[in-house]
Amino acid sequence: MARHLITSAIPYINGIKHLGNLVGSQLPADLYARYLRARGHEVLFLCATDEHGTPAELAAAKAGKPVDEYCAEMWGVQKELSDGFRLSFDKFGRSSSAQNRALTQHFAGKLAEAGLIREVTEKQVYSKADGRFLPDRYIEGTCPNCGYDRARGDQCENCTKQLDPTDLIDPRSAISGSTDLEVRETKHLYLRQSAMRDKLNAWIDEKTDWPVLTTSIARKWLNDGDGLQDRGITRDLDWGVPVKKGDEDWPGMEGKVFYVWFDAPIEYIACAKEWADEQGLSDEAWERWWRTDKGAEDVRYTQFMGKDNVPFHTLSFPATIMGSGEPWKLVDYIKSFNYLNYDGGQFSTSQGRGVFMDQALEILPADYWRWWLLSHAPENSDSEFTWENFQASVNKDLADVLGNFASRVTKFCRSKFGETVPEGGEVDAAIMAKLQGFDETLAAYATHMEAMEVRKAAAALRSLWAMGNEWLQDAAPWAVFKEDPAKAAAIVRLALNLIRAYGVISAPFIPDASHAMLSAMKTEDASWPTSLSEIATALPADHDFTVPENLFRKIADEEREDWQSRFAGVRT
RNA sequence: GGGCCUGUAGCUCAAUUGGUUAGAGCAGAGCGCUCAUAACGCUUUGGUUGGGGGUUCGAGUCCCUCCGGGCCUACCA
Repeated sequence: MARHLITSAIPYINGIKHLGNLVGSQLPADLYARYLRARGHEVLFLCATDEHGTPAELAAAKAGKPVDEYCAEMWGVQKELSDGFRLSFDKFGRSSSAQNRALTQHFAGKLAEAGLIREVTEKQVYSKADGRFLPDRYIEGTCPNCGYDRARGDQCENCTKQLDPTDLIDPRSAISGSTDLEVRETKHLYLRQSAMRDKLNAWIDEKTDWPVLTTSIARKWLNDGDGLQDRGITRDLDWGVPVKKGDEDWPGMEGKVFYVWFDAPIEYIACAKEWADEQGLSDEAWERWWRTDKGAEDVRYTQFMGKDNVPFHTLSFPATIMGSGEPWKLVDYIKSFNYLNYDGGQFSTSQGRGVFMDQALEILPADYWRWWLLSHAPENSDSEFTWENFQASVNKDLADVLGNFASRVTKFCRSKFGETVPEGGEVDAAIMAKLQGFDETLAAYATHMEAMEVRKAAAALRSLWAMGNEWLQDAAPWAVFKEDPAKAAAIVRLALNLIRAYGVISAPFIPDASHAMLSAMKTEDASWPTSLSEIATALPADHDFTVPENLFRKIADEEREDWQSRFAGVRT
């Protein structure tokens, strides 16, 4: 029994996430959370929407809604979809919550007290027509280097030259197209990350067991060029956490908000408070997860995220926590993922390319997607979704191997013994031969799950399912029955117990089908098995069961072709 | 430009960190079974590990080089 705090990178509010986003953070985090709970650990699994920033404002404007209203609606949509995918968050919060506002301001105050905030007056491009300062990316113009006429203020996409917005020829607002731009002075707060470079470096050096992807990105930022740079943590926007020093006003920073990347990770903490508040619990309830002086010393904290999020989680957020001088829990392990590509290109939210969470659930239930995505998680390199591969994996693994096992066993039993676990006989060593490696694979499965080796865990689980078929084929109760019904009964008894065991161990991957298996076996016993001998006796003779509906249906070629063409273009 | 990752069977991926004959699943071929969702099982074909060079008793693994793919490069989040 241990205590595990798990967070998934928080999805941005401006639209529905695609399957690449899902498999890069929320889904593997859910897999891990479900597994640890099933093994009896105490788990707090948190996620939220990341709501602040320019893109949210623009998306709201496009939808013709006030930004707070837009975010509230989109939170509802994302919450519904995460429920649809069976993501088992203990709390799905919002970075715009009152809790996060207070905590973000608190951290800023502490950092200021520690001398880790400096004020910088800088020049930024202001668009009079848009009535806002424009982030570099939202300024377009002609590249001075190559002449490309849609270069952005941070970089020319055509010749990849890094630019300053003032380098652009004929600059215009990418939002409105207005050329009525001017450079204005504005004051911002910078987090002095450079002052914490040594501390962060030493901390990263300790993390020898982290994925290479995680540490190499962190090291790159720490050591590249002049080393870790200070980062601006405020913006000239309306939508965000107002800049304050704790409870107090921050002279000179009126009307400004914190940068999303400052308040978003703090939401991991605030979300725990949202969780406690919602249930009427005291602060102690969430502080025991987050404050090492209040019980979080023995918590193991694991974060899940796509590789694009790594710098903020390995450097900026730890800098915030360390710099506060307060005993907040630092992350113990960061599991990062590469990208999932879609049929030869990238999934893209902005371009509407690929399959999005809502569309996926319209087509097929969550388990189908969960199984494919997790068993193909982009752990070592980018991986690719194709409809053919999806169809083949789902049909073979879920319908043929697992679903059909449950079907053939329960239906055979019903026809020969009725819908009751049959009694009599004994399964001898010869009959057990085909289950030789079962315990070993079961242990390997657990080891992979604990190590968050997602694809290896999926392969081990599939292998356990396959062993059921191999064994059953060898034991052949349909043949044995003719000569020795008692022996056939014993075989079927073990087979039915295997279904229950599959229901338990498969639950982190395919929770709905697992639930269906357990309820068909009419058992509440979800205790995690560690050996075949435990499995064999869970359901005793005379225990009733029902033949379940087919656990999975197969994807027909015509359907696949239909989806293939339907999702070939971009989402409108 | 710089940095990091990556290239293994038709496809998706392994390979105990330098150790025997590079392994699985899918797809393909053959056989078997008839409980089951035309499902299951057994056997089997298939690789100059992107190309070239080097180190080593030994290289998929380390070094160099070339070719291809991807990501990051700090104001998208």
